[in-house]
This record gives sequence, structure tokens and C-alpha cells, in this order.
Amino acid sequence: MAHSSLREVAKLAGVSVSTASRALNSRPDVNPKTKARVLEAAKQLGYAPSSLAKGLWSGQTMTIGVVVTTIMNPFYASLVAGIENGLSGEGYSILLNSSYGESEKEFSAIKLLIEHRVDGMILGAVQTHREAADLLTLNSVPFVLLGRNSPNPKADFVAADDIMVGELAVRHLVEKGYDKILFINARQSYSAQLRAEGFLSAVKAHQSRIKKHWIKVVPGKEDVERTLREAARQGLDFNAIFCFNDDIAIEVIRYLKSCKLRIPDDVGVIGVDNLDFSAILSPPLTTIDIHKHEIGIRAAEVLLRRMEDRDCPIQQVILSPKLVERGST
Amino acid sequence: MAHSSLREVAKLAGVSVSTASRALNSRPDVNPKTKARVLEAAKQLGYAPSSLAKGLWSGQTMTIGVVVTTIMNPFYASLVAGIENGLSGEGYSILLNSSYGESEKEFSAIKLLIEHRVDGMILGAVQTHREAADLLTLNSVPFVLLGRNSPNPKADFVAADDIMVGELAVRHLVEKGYDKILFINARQSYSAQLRAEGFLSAVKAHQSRIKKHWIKVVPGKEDVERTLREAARQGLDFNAIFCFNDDIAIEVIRYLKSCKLRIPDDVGVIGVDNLDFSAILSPPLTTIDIHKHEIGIRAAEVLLRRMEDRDCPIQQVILSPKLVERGST
DNA sequence: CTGAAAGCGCTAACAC
DNA sequence: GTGTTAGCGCTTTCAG
Repeated sequence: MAHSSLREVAKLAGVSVSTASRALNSRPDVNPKTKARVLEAAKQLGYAPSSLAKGLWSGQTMTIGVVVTTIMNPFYASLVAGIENGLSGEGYSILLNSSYGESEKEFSAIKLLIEHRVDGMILGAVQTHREAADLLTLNSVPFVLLGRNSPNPKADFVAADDIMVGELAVRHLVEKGYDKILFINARQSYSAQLRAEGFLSAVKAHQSRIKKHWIKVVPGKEDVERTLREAARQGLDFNAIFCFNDDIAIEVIRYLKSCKLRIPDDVGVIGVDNLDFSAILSPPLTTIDIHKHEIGIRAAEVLLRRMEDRDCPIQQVILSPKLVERGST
Repeated sequence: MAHSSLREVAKLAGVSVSTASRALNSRPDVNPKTKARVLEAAKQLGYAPSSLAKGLWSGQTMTIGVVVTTIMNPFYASLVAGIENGLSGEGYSILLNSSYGESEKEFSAIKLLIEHRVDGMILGAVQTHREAADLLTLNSVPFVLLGRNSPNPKADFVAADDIMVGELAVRHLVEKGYDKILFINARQSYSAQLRAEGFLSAVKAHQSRIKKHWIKVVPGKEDVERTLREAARQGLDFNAIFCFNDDIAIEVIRYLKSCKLRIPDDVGVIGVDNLDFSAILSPPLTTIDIHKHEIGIRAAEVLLRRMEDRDCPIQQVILSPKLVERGST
């Protein structure tokens, strides 16, 4: 026995489909007795109204598409949880797709979501495929970017203030007396670019108290150790490392420990993201909290606003990061 | 400008809807030139076929509903990622809903998913509401349970061998020379019950080498410290703690450290789940890996099998856990 | 208060 | 090869 339709409910209740529909939607103009009969029939059949048919009619599916790199990454998991918090209260469900950081997959994910007629989308920032952007506008699907993905996006987005992230890190390290700073940055993302900008401008601002600084880019966290070995070979005598995120910071700490370097005495380490486990490392990791969960919540809010008024002014929310000082600096 | 329909594509290409449909679905019986014209029109309009209409017709939505406690929990995040891995290759998308461990929310999530006409569901184990189960069977929606939720489930499930989890922990602790073992268990879940069973049977099997043992139940990880304080007050002189999961193990370690107890010398600690951060704690946490990601993948496989043959025999996959020995024991 | 009928976008017979 | 039409499940005018 498959899903039962409104027709079957109506038949069982001995009324017409339209009456059944009215009853189930609690319309005022229906005899209480009839209504009761319909409700009873529905319950008996385990009737669940088809969102498909409803959506086809109303043009609303009550689903929101979400594309992130991968939910395995606790950072994105928090983000998605935030989105859910902001959304499920309004009756929306999340249609989840992963891009695994590949622009190609991101494109097909977006396409798929459009086909599913999601009412809106929240897009974790890969460099969005040109074709994807076209599709989005041609179908005029409301969407919000997680993190700005270009210097001057003409779309709604919610992001951390990445320039400030770079600045905060440097300022903190300087205050702690470190004067030879290595920044291990991630590759590619616009976020990374902005953090480098913030890093450099802060270095300049504090130039009297900073002897040396370097920026090294790693493709992934697997490459951290190799990069640090190289740095050693090149004679980089850093006494502090600013890591693009906590994931990288872990690798850094692991390597430094294996070199018998003491943290924070010989080398200070600071990360970004404030992941749950950061607090329980030893030493506990100093990090910059960019409010990942909050970003998700705000993204949901922005999207809802956009959905309700597609012509409202562009919404660009930039959240200020916060330093969380712990034992590693 | 909203979504364009097949009719608009057809009009722009100067053909009928059926021809357009055939062209877009690469049917053999359509003139190559016509097809090209249709494809061009579709591209120009950014046409994306409506899954709603398709689903209404075909009875398939190519979506799978997933209900877990919360994606914030890295354990469930891994699970969901595993599910996605096993599913997205087949063209399915995931409709995600959280239960936050509340039976009430779980019920509405299931109901919502049925309304969305998901082709199948994967359910993280809360004690599934009676009404929910009825709805599931009445609508004959294929589903798979994550973790068995009762002694003798008549449904497909994929779960860790929880009895063995309990046994492995005890055996390992005994081999390491610990002889006074405290088991900090979780509340309510059937999993917890089975682990306790395994724990007790192993204690019995090794009774010559175990002096004392206790089981304490904690409602949540926030209650760990209080529970350990109580234990101390009661004079429990354990020298090893088996924790229901790594999350709890962290709290335990934190507390033990604050008491200046040395791990693993004064007290051994073992957890369950092998979360990513377990390896980087200090000391690194000995844990039991129940293959969370694998569980997700297998659940996807089982569901696909069930969907393709709704009458195939009940599938109950039980994965053997594996001890991961590290510094905490 | 209730029923009949049209239509949302699509596919698959069935004609031509 | 291509067009016409019915119908998937629902809501909503429009008639009674």
C-alpha cells in the first residue's frame, strides 16, 4: 500500500475531494461533523498530504538548499546546524549537498537544487561556476553566500571580517611579545586573501615591534609538516605561528612537539575557528572565534528576508571575530 | 522571471511540449536538428526540469530523508557524510532533519519527510514514536534504522556490536592491569543497555583479575564532573574508567587532571567513537572505533537495496568495533 | 455548506 | 518524427 491520496480520504469519508481538502486545512466553511469524519478517515489511512502536489500548485516547496564543502568538517557542521536553527522554526527543511570543494560538483549540486525547486539556497563559498550563477539568476532563486567570495559581490552574504582576523592575530602575538611571525595560510579562497591582507597591514602597523614575518601557503593540512620542514631548512627563525584555522594549528602543534619545542615558550601558536576540541588540546589553543554557528543563523535570517521581499536592498552581514586567549600563546 | 516550464521551451523552439520533452530526455525518435533547437532554447531560458512534476508523475523524488539528533555532534556528522557518500553517486539528495533527541520532534520530522515523499529514510535512533512507526508502515516508506533501538527490531538496521564494545573495553583494561573499573554509561539508549550487558559479562569472564566494578549513569556530559565527585565521596577507588563515548571521556580526563591524577598511571581512561580529536588529546585517548562513517555508508546501501526490492529479507548489519590503543591506558 | 472542474509541469500512450 | 491528450495530487474559483 503506497501513499494514500486526498481522493481516497474523500471517498472513505463519503465526501468530495474539495470538501476533504477544506476539512484538512481547517477552512471555516465546513460542517464540524463532516470535518471530523474526514479527519478520522485521514488518520485511518495515515494520510500525509503530498508536498509535491502542493508545491506544484503553490510554487513553494518549504525546502532550502544548502551546499557546503563537506559536513565532515566540523566547521561546516556548525554552520549547517546554525542554518537549521534559523530555519526549522519556520517549517523549512534542508536539502543538503556537498561540493567537496570542487567547482564542478558545486555546479551540479546547485542545478539539482533548482530542479528540486527549493525556495532558497545557502551556498558555502567555492568559486561559484559561471554557469551556476547564470542558472541562479535565470531562475531567480533567492540565495545567500556563506563568506564573500569576491572583492565586490553583488549578492547577499554573511561572512566573518577576515581582514580583522589577520589583524587580531598579529596584534595579539605582538602584545604577547612575539616578534618573528609565520603565517600559514590556506590556498585559493578569498577568505585567505583577506586574512593575508589583514596580516600584512597589521605587521606594518606594528613594524617597530616585529622583526620578521613570512607567509607560507599550504594546499591542505596534510602539507603542514612538509612546509614547516622546508621553513626550517630555509632558516626561518620564527617564534610564533598564525594558522589559517584550528585544523592546521593542530598539525603545527603536533610537529612542534615532535621537535621538542615548547609551546608557548619557544613558539606561540594561534588558530582560527574555535572548534570544540581547541579548548582541550594541550596546551589549549589560542584561537580566533569567527562565530560559525552565528553565521549559519544569520544566513538563514538573511535568506528568509530575501525570500519574503526579493527586491529588498542587498544584505551583506560581516561579523567581527573575537580573540579567545588560551595556553598556546 | 521565475522558473521556465517545458511549455516555454517548446514555444521558443517552435515545437510541442512532447517533442521538447523527448529532446531533453535524449529519446531516439527525434530529429537531431529539432533536438539541437530545443536544447538551445532550454539553455537560453536556463530551463531546469521540475522535480516536483517529475516526481508527481513517476512516484520518485530522488531524495532520501535523514533524521539525526544533531549534525553538531561530530559522530552524527560522520554518519551523515557516510550516508551521502553512499547515496549521492546514485543521484539522491539528502533531506536533513534534526530531532535534538526529542521524540516529539522526531515524529514531526518523519511526518514532514513523508509529506515530501522521500524515496526512503534513514533514522538515527531516538525511541521512535509509536505514531511515527504507524505512519511509516501505512505509507510503506522504506527505512533503515541507525543503531538497533529495541531488543528485536523487525526492521532493517545498521549498528555497532554494542555488547562487544563493552567486552572489548573490559578485556583491554584487564590486560593493561587495571582491576577496579568504573563504567560511566549514557542514559536511556538501547545502545547503552547493550554496552552495560557486554561490560557485565566481561567482568564476569575476568572475575579473577577484577577486584571491583561499578556502573554510573550520566544524563549528559555536563553531569560527568558531578558524578565523579559523588563517586569520590562514596569512596569508589577505581583505577580505570570506561566511558560511553569520547565526549564523556574528555570530561573525565579534564576532571582527573584537575585532581592531579596521572593518566594512565593512576587512572586509565577509555572511550568509544574514535572521534577525530581523540588522537590529539593529551594523553591521546584510547578508544573503541565503531566505524561511524562506515555505518553511514552501509545504511545507504541497505536502504538502496530495500528500495529496489521492498520484499527482500530483513537486513540487519552489525559491525564489529575495533580497539584503538593510545596513551590513556 | 458541498461538489465539479481547471490547472500547476511533466511524461507516456495514442494518433497522424 | 511530431502533436494531442490524459492524468499524477492538490487547491481554488465557480456553481449549486
